[in-house]
Amino acid sequence: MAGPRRQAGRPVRPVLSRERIAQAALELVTLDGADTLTMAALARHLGVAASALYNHIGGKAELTALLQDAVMGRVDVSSLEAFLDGSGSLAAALADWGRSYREAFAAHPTLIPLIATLPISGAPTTRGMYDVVAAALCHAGVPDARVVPVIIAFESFLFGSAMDVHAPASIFTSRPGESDAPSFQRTVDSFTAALAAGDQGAGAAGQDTVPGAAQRNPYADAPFELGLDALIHATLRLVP
Amino acid sequence: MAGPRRQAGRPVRPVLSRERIAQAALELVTLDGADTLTMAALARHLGVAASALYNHIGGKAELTALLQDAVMGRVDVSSLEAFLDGSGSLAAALADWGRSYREAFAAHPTLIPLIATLPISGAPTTRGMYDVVAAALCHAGVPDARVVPVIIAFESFLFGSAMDVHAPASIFTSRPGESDAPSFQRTVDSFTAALAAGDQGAGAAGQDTVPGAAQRNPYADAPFELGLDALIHATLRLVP
DNA sequence: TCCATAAATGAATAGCATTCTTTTTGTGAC
DNA sequence: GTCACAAAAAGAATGCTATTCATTTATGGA
Repeated sequence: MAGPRRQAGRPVRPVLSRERIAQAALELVTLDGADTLTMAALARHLGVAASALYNHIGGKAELTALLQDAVMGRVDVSSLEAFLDGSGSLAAALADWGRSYREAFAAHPTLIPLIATLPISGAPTTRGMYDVVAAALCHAGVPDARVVPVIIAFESFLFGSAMDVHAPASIFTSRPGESDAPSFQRTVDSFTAALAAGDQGAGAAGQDTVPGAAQRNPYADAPFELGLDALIHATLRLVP
Repeated sequence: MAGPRRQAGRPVRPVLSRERIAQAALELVTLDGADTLTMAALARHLGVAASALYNHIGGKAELTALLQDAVMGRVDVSSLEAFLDGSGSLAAALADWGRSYREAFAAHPTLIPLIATLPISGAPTTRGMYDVVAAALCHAGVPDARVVPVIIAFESFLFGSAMDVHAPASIFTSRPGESDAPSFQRTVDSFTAALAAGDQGAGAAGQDTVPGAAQRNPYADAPFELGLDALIHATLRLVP
């Protein structure tokens, strides 16, 4: 991607922009994982000096906010908007939103640890999404002071479920030496085996695949639906 | 805390140990937050050179594993163990465990971002806790392959709920300039106001108020109970 | 045309985890 | 008892990180 060198000074045609930076960062994260997302690596991937990035973004916090917005922008809130316009139920709208939310983050699993504990500030698309959810909950009659806790509970469950879509073995890795926790290890193995049996084509002798190419876990869907349904019912019970 | 200087060489009485390091790290995190937990700061707090820490722990990953274990060790699993021995119901045991889990992490809110996405490997107490949960779920009849997803779903919700106990304003901080997302901002304000109004009466300082920790949020309890109940019911529905 | 400004480079800085070397001390074998 | 070795500290050094600064070049408006 990088031309061999560029001389100092403003180029004829701008090389960078916030959009190009966000896109390159998303590519880098999808390929190599979130821990290799460094300013130097990002600049290298863009064929640019690291200091040039600071002409467009304030720092790494703003970069992660860009990523947050890029992923959140793919969350579908149309059902919630439709509910605000008077058609459909809150339960169905929340279900659609939750599934879309999970899918958006399941597409970038390595990004979840980066985003899961991020503040909302400075991410306009994210704020917009939360605004729709908050408006829908208010419109349904959830008391104002309970709206934020409901959103946090949903978000926590959705993040966890998105992580569950890929690579459970990498979360519960155990070195062969430590063979305490037999029940837990057995269920992890059973879960992993079911996962391996589920996807026929890719034999995958390697235990853990690359983050970007991680296979999807079919056994994660049913528990997700149950948990989502459970949270929706709990939300409906908050309406006086 | 630090003596002025110490000469090089093995001291007469050992200064460090894994326990002392873990305790000092927990203190540091409780006082100043998790982002200031650096090897240099920890060594300074212990009155020691940073390199001396590496005689006892392998690195920072092992340090966070120590913290993880220290917090997880305060989670009460006695109800789950009782259920394994034949007394009590799974629902009640899960409820007790969930409340204890939330309380343990609510006591160290800044630790949640550090631990929430940590692998289990190398944290024996944590593995032990998960083993009890897994055994209880198996004993209740949850299919093996579903046990890990259930645990992840619970854990996600519990982490989110623990964060909800403290400082909602810090998560949803908005600078005065950005006044989009009116509904969301209104509910955040309402939530914050309810929180502020709620703890007027509780003048009992010194009970469990940690110096650096924010005040407890009374409005977080009811939504937590609802979500916990919802997940428990969803788990019970997994039993064939 | 001229000038402030935008947009790049490259060098420099400070903080971070980590490793290596050195110094001192305790301990177990003979 | 003493002698070799391990344990536990300091301190210097390394490489990576984000970030800043000075410099250079080009653009676009007055």
